[in-house]
Amino acid sequence: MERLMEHSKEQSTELRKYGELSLPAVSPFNFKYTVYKPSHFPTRLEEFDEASEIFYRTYRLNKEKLIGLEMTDLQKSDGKDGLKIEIFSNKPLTEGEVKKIEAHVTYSYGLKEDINEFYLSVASDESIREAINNFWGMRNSCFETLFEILNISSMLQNTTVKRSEQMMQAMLSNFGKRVIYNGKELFVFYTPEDIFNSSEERLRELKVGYRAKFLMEIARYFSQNPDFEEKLKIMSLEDAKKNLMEIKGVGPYSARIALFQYLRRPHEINFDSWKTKIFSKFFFGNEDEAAKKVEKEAKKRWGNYGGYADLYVIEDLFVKNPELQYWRKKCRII
DNA sequence: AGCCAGGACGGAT
DNA sequence: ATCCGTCCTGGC
Repeated sequence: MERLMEHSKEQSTELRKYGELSLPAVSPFNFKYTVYKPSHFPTRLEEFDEASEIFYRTYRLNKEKLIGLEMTDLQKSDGKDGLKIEIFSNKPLTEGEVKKIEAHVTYSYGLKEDINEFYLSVASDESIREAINNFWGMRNSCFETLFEILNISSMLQNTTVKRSEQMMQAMLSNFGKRVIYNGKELFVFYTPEDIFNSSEERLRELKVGYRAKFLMEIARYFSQNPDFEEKLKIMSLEDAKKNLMEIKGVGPYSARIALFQYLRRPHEINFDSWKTKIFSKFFFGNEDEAAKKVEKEAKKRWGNYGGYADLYVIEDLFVKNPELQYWRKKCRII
């Protein structure tokens, strides 16, 4: 406990502005709901300011360089679909590093993806027409790296969202880097080495439970296979899933989060316990249908775009029913 | 106080 | 292929 307090008082690193980017997106593009997902549990990695519609997000460029981004809608400044980005950093950036940030943002937010393919493929389904209208142009988004999203999935396993939030906060304040830019104080994600050079016992002190072992395994794996991320991106779906599940602590649930969120495979639906309830109600009018039946219905309706349909329905529900956030905090799993 | 839910694993079937 | 006990924590 004392150690935890000690760390929380560690000084923030101040980031300074080192550049700007204007990144166009394929139309239609919804800035707000691409960068900000109402259904995601909040972390100190990012912050969306509703009033100004400014999105703040940190990024771990490498072991030394800590990045803070400030994103706004390119429509506001240039009248075009896309993102305007101000880049803050703790150290000067090379041209190549700026390119790397650009590539990361472009990939993470699917700026070059054509969302119309999804709209066309589910055009005959009335049940999600309204969600599509409300979130017109929204992309799937995963700003996390593969290592980071597998850490988050591990913390979502076998517990309530409230506990996942606590675990994430404990991990970030102990292993992450605290930064401040434009008056925003956020954390930058820890690296595999930060965890690998620590110990399972130390992780257990942070109340991540039996996951301590898995988090160590994941950190070890990424520390020893730094090119895993790039290799995975070019694999077939089956190979990617198989390779992901070879990491101890990564099972079908975490693998599917990685496949849909990180690898952006649009058909990968991912129903955990609370989503199964929601979609049971959505399809059949009651919460209690069997998980297999619910998943089968989703596949039948949405085929290759199950993951995207899931995303639109869920975000629409969370905006219409903010109390869902509270219900889910009590409910088991994400 | 004791039991239960929630993924993943490993071993048994 | 499917089933079961175990891991850990907080909520009931």
